[in-house]
Amino acid sequence: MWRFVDRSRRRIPEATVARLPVYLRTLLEVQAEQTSTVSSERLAELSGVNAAKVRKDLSYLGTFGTRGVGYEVDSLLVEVSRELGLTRDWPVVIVGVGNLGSALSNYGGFGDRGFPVGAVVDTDPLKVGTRHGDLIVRHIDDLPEIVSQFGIAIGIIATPAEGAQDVADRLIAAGVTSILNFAPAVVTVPDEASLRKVDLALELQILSFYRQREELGASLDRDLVIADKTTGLVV
Amino acid sequence: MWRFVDRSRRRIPEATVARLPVYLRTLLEVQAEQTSTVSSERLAELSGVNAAKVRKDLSYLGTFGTRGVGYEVDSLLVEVSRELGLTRDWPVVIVGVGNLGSALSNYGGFGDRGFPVGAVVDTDPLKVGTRHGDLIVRHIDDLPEIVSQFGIAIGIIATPAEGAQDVADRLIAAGVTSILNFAPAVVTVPDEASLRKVDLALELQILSFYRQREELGASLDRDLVIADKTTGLVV
DNA sequence: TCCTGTGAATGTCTTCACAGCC
DNA sequence: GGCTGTGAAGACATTCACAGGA
Repeated sequence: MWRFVDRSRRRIPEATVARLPVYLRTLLEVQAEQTSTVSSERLAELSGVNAAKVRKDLSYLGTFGTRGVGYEVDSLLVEVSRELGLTRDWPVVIVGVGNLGSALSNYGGFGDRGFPVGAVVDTDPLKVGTRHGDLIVRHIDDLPEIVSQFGIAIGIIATPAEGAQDVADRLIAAGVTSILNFAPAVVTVPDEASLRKVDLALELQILSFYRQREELGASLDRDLVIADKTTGLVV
Repeated sequence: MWRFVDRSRRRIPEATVARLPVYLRTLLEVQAEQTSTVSSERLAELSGVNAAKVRKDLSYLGTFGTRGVGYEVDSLLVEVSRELGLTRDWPVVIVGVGNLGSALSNYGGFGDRGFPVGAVVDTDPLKVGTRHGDLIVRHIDDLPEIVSQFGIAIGIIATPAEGAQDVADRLIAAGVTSILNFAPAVVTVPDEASLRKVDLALELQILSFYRQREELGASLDRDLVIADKTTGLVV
């Protein structure tokens, strides 16, 4: 008999969860090289993080390493996959067949990774009924029935900003509790649901910020100055 | 005469920088409603964050609000835009004309927001020379000349994972110090450069993690258990 | 000797709570 | 009275540094 913490239910920090998929990818690469064991150091290097972080992250999942040796690649892969819930498929529905929606539905990378595109929907009557890869575009009003028919677990919003919140509400109403939002709009969901966002323009704007700083760098190399109170001009 | 901190050079937390584009979008919406002044409370609500955070974030940029009143929409917009470096255009080059690269180059949302697509490049000789919207696909070897010709400031990597690091190296070599990486691969750049990544499968995997937790919730509702030492089975 | 697992220290971000100004 | 700006407290995340098992 023994008293221990059930690791499978330990709270895992968000930051750690966000890195698990990276470790997973790295482990697959390492596995492809026929390496049977891997150190936190190497895992870290290939994942672009530092070794202490890798060890701490993995320790949240359980105790899988061997001191003096490292981690057994195959079994760590299984553990990380299980923790991420990747032992089964999670069908997705793509909402919005515009430029981005089309690209996503044709992308193919989703199905391979356990996220088959179960359905594609839109509001536009002209688009409904058209073929899209293997799928026929269906009307968004059919969501509830589509969700149960295909076991949809995740909804991807690829509509213009205006429709995004409405789409999210419909997804939630249809029982979809995980949403990935590509629309450049703030979308809110109930606490029980999960929402992640990908905003392309936002990423570019962040880059723009740092890019501009570079240019400013040379000209404004001071933090503290003596300046006129009202004009702000340097004396 | 007066001693003061030059706000324009203050270090702004990364987390704050990442929210500025959201505030910017919100401010544009508020402006469209002809509202001339806005409180941190309202700005927060529309941006999906809390009011204290908005105030602290904005305070890093300077002192723009009026106590008892709020922020003047127009002038705050100018300040945020300026801070983000959006007072000028930043031409981008898209590398890789696959599914995603095509979608991005046709997207149009970039140009509107100050990130015109200056060029599209690929390695595939079959793609080079083909028309893509307004642009002719060029060979990646021409990057240095394309960069100076179009004043490219940002490179977007939309290639398969294998080529990503090489593309990043070529971008850096051509003088592009800001990179947005869509390839599902770890890419490293020199310290002076900025790199951001968007990984679609990764986002889905994170959602999968939380989704799975939902299902586990009911069955494993305990944190501490008495269990057999070796098997881990509950006694 | 090597490399994991983890407390403790440090650093960063968020939130609170209220003084200060309109 | 209302709302900003900001120290201080608290929560969270990263990194250090080393004990301890292989």
